Amino acid sequence: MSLKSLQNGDEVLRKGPWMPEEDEILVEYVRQFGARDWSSIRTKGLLPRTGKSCRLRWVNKLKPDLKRSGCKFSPEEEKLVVEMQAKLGNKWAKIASCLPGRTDNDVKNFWSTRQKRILRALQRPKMPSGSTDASADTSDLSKDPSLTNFGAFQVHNPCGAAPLIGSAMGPHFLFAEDGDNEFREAVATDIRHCHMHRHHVHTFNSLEADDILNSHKLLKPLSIGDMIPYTIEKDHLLNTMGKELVETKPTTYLHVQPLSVAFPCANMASRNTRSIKRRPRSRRDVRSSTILSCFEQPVVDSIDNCHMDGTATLLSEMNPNNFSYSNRPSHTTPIDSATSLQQNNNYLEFLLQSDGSLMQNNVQVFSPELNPLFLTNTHQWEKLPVLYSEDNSALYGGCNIKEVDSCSPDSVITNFTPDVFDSLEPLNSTPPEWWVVH
DNA sequence: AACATGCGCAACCGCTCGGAT
DNA sequence: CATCCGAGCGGTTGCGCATGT
Repeated sequence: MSLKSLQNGDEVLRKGPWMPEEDEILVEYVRQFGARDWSSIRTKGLLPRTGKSCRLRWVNKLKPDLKRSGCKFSPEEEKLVVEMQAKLGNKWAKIASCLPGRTDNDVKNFWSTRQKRILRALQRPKMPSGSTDASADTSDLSKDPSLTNFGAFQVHNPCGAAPLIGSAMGPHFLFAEDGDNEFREAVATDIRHCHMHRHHVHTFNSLEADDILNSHKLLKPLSIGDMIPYTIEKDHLLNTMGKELVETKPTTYLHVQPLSVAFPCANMASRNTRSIKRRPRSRRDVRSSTILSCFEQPVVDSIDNCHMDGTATLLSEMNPNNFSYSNRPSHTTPIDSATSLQQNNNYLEFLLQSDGSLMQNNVQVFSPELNPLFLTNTHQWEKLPVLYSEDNSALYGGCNIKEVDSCSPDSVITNFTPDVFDSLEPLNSTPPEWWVVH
């Protein structure tokens, strides 16, 4: 056992791993004097350790009721950590206070390990089978217990390690299934970094999603295309998002969209990309999802002026006569599909021009249907084909709704872990082109 | 079997905060 | 009010074990 020590005047302070005898002395000290005045342990000559070291040893290892070392975090604990981290940030002590038997160090180490595991999975990509590289490697993610709940995805990058989207600036997504409008999942990141005034497109983490959905369910089920007056959720948001954040954007609408994905994409013409794909787990997985975005009133107005954003393209193809706007502001009207391309462009421009913050953060939030290029019906987990052919036209218009549903664009992120974007490194200054494939 | 690499965890370090003086 | 000092927090490091080659 390595044991460091340092000379401090006449006394030698021990560092490094604790020996059982030291633990016994420390436990006896706490029994007699309580868990305080740690420095006096050294001044009394009981242990040649700093008070700081003694306190740490007690808090992290010797305190009663701690879960034994090596005791894995349960799925419930993991879920709680993920949710609280999304809300509080790295307030490990605060988070640990909600997890009996866990210390801040436990939570911190758990989170760090988890982040590294996800990052490794993203940065150690292999080419899909059917291409020139090996088959997809899901080992890292498949080890993640949370993925039994949330599924898996992977990023492929023929060019090597893949810088992805910004870490703390990652988007929040809300998803609702078409049928029951039940939110299934969120890609949760730190709400503090998703300030609407900067981003215009606002998304929410899973806890907030629940609140919003629960609130809205009181009125009616959600449908794609709904615009939910923000005031409906204001009280709920007040509770979940903090007073300051809510009060700075009083005239916001929640906009229910098909699932959007976030990706920097400077050059859509390039075919040399990485892609995100996921492993379908069941038929249920490939059902469409929806995403809630939140727009400030001016943004809503701009959308209204073009009557609809890019969402309309796909939706109007799906069922142009059955497009629900029931919760949109009364002055808005549905669009016809003939104008959808222009509206796509409007929406794209809106995204690109929304003060540039989206691109600043190397995160672009697109609806997949903004550009049919992103839609393909051929991508299966088991036999990933060439993601894009050299022939754009083969992909353009190559999907109808049925085909999309077989592996819908929505499904890409449906199974992301709640915090997956947290772990990703920001793009460097000259990112290679990449985008998300469904 | 030997070596390399990956991984998790315990402990340390530097900093901030707040109470005492 | 300023300073000191202990306690606590979050980030980082390094060790030892596990796994892969």
